[in-house]
Amino acid sequence: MLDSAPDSAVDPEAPSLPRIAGTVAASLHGTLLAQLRDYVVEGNLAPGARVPERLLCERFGISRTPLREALKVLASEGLIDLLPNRGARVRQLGPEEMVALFDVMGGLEALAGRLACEKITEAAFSEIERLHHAMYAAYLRRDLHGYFTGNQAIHDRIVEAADNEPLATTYANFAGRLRRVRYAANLDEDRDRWGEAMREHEEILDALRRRAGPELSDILFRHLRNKRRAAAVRESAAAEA
Amino acid sequence: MLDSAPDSAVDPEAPSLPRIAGTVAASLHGTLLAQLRDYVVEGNLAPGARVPERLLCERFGISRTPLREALKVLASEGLIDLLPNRGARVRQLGPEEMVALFDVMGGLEALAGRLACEKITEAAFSEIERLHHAMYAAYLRRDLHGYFTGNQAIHDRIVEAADNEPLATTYANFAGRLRRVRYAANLDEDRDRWGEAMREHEEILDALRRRAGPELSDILFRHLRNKRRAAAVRESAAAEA
DNA sequence: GACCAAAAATTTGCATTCATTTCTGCGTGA
DNA sequence: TCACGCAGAAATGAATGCAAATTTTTGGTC
Repeated sequence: MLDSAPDSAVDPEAPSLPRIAGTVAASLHGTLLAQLRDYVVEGNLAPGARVPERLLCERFGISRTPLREALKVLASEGLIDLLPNRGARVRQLGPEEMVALFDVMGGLEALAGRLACEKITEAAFSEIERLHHAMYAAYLRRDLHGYFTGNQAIHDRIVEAADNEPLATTYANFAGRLRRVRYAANLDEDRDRWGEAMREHEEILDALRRRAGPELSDILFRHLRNKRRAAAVRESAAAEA
Repeated sequence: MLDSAPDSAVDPEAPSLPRIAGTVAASLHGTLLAQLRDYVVEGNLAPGARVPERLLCERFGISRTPLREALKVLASEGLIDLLPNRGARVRQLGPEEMVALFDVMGGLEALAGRLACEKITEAAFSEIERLHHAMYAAYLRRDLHGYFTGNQAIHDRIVEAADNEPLATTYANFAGRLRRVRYAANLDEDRDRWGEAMREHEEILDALRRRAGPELSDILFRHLRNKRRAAAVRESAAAEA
């Protein structure tokens, strides 16, 4: 092990820093990281494919050093795998991994719902209520895109209302990992699930209105579980095709 | 934005890889990362202090390139802050950040409890039961260290029983961030809290025995909330000292 | 024609080097 | 005495160079 003596060589000053937002302040490196992350999340690279350093360097107009730094971060975020001496590969989600990630998403949403009940303002609730009604209207007219957009917005607002920065960051991370599996499509072919989801959203709004944290927490987790079930069905169906 | 055409230049092969464990396979870089993380988590650097690249390079016997890569990852994990052109600093937790992190820990434990109820084996439950009784014995004899060790072990076993890799990783991450604040001491000066915590653990074991997922989930979240309250009291008391 | 071995070419990992920015120390002037 | 400003020094951010490993290509054999 390393010697465990505290490093008194470093200055123990800096009592209160400017507290730059987030983990990495708005910098050049941060920009590249965001770009590369989007590049991967948006599916520009095939799952399981090699991530070619040289090509990406040319594409982003930088040298290998900052790119490799960004790759290490993306690996720690779970977006890519790093194989020793064999480069990076886009992480491929097997069924088990997808199930696990969905469950974590459910847990995070459950937490967000509970915290939101404690902290949400009346104005923020009204906004969610408005989104809910708009989503319901989309549901009635079988407007899948409108429904999905509203659904996404509602969940995001709940996380936002939780007012917890680490939670929001972690939530975004897992959402990004699952972005690649388009789990929100084909509801129009699954009327039962769509109606069920809509009913669950009624419960969500109701619990949020009553600021019933634990209850909302439970509803949200089950909501994600059901969403996962629907996605899993589609997934296996797609695999057979 | 970048051109959005999928990169068909990369090979779309690699249907199923050997699935190296975790985000980063056991490599030299992974080793350094773990070492550096421990170095920070164990408090060898004062909170808010600069992280001196040069010194750490000498200490670990490497050049700046791999060290800087590791620093970027640590920043993404929330252990340090990266200030553009001004180096890395050990992240300092203010009261609000600590509260936020505790809540996320609570949410993760709540999730772990729920999943554990679904998946735990009888053997794993028996082990937790054993740990619980050992912890209770420690409580009776006012053995703080024994109590704390057992407590930690129980929570870890629950996360383990949840059998969810991303959850375990995220849990470890947040636990590491909070490691620096020693929130588990001084229970002997707070008999009420200690007894309360012990009662909560009785509930936890009971719910787990009945495989009552949602119930256990709720108990665990409240358990963490109460732990946070106790820690917060100590924190402010220490701040006044 | 398929299979295997060896060498060339590419790629990765890390060290080193260079440009730019920030920090430090000291002097000047109000 | 204090504020301001200006070199010099140190540190950061990024590019390049080099050794080791891997992948691909080539040549040979069965």
